[in-house]
Amino acid sequence: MAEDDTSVPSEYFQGTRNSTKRSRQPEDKLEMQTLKKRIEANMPLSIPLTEALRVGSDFFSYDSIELANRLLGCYLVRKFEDGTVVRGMIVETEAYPGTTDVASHTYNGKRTQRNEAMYMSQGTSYVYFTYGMYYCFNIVAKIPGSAVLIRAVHPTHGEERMVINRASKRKAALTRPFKSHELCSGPSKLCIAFDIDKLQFNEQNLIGNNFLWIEQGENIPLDQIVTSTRIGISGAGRESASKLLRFYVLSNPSVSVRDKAAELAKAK
DNA sequence: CCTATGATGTTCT
DNA sequence: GAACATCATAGGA
Repeated sequence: MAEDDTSVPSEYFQGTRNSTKRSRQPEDKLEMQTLKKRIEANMPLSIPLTEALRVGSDFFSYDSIELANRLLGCYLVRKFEDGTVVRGMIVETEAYPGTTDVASHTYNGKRTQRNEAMYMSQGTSYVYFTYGMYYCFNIVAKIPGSAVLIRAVHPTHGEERMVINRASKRKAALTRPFKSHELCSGPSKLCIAFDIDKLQFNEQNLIGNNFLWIEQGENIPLDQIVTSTRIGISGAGRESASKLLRFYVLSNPSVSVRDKAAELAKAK
């Protein structure tokens, strides 16, 4: 076992984002940099280290809006059956507060076979099928019926595998190869790259999951988070569509849809 | 970079 | 039968 591994207490990173403030302590940051280097250097992460980085149940114990913000900068990690690991930083999310929101699948407390996951415990994965061929991946928040849609991830590890997964569904992949920022720049694109589907992951809790989980990540400063309207919900009506419930990391190339006006207003 | 259009089939009413 | 928390492609700037 490497010396680094034993020097990192497994509980050290648990709940660092769960304090009332978003900012980390300086010594916390230092350890994170060490871990980040290991990840970037493509070094195999030992099991204890991976466990140390994983978020626990408390991480998801917030309403969908706060959770959507807190997830930015965190890592989505997927381990395949063959042991390959892919990892990416979450850079775009949407909040679906639930029963009071027309755009939410649980509006008015609606309960169907499809949306059952949204009433399960915080940290549960809600994967649904849409437009005849795509999946969307959500994480259930604290309040029953609320969830966060993961809209974009920026690849940091295992890009080769992501390309293979994405190419299986794109005919022109050979003539027009993927750029890094095209691999996971949309809710269904990331599901294809990470091989997240309903059969494997709907209603599965991400806490303690061996194949899909969230790890602590970068602390995104508030002035780097753009707040905008959600995508693809015009059918829900103006009132719901105008709500500012989409959040993304300013200037990240993997963001699916940029809101120039919101970015300009923020720059002032 | 941008906009327009067709694909596709589960899920719900 | 209608709706759909989308994407790949073609073509223009």
